[in-house]
Amino acid sequence: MANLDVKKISNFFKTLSHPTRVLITLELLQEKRCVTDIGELVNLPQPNISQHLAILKAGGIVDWTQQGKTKCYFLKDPQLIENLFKIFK
Amino acid sequence: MANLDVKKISNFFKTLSHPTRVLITLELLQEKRCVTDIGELVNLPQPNISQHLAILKAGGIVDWTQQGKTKCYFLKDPQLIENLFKIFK
DNA sequence: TTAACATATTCGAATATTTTAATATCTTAG
DNA sequence: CTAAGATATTAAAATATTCGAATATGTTAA
Repeated sequence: MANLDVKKISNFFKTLSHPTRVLITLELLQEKRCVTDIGELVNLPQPNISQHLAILKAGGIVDWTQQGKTKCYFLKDPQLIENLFKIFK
Repeated sequence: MANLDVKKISNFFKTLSHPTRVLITLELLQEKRCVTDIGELVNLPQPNISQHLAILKAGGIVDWTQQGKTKCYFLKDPQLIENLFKIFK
């Protein structure tokens, strides 16, 4: 454990330090979703959701693909996220 | 995963969203340590370390015992922390 | 090309976190 | 009890985050 990158890890945690972002991440564990769908699940104004998605993207937790006129977000490493949240069960 | 407490989890992550607190947490994974020792390992002013320790305590990650005139901090759930950081290896 | 739908960006105000400096409290040896 | 070592608290300044409002950009169907 001594050789872990402390800054990288704390940034990872910071990315997930907001309830909305945890909620979105948990949703994406179920399946890939577009912004509108995420908006309905999370029930917040669209720009706010885009802001949180941008933070999750910058934190390396999600990525997206364009599908028609919608953007679909997905977890970059679902296994890691799965393992992460398993800890809290 | 659907029934996880999103607020509790995001608070947990927020507690670990600072490099100093991650570093302290990793140190405590090795062994229980008093504030002065932590100060030497982390190399920051003592009041700052006490502040971070207070945040870790409030976040439920550490606790302490009084040992003579020193306070010794330890992880409340070392197994959980161990599992958590194992994810990043 | 334009309209309409989908998503992103920008900015400012409000709020929260971090850091530093100063000081306070706690604990025990003497 | 007092002094000294160990740790905590407080306040203030600096910085970062969050949210809402307004607006901009991207995409496709027609």
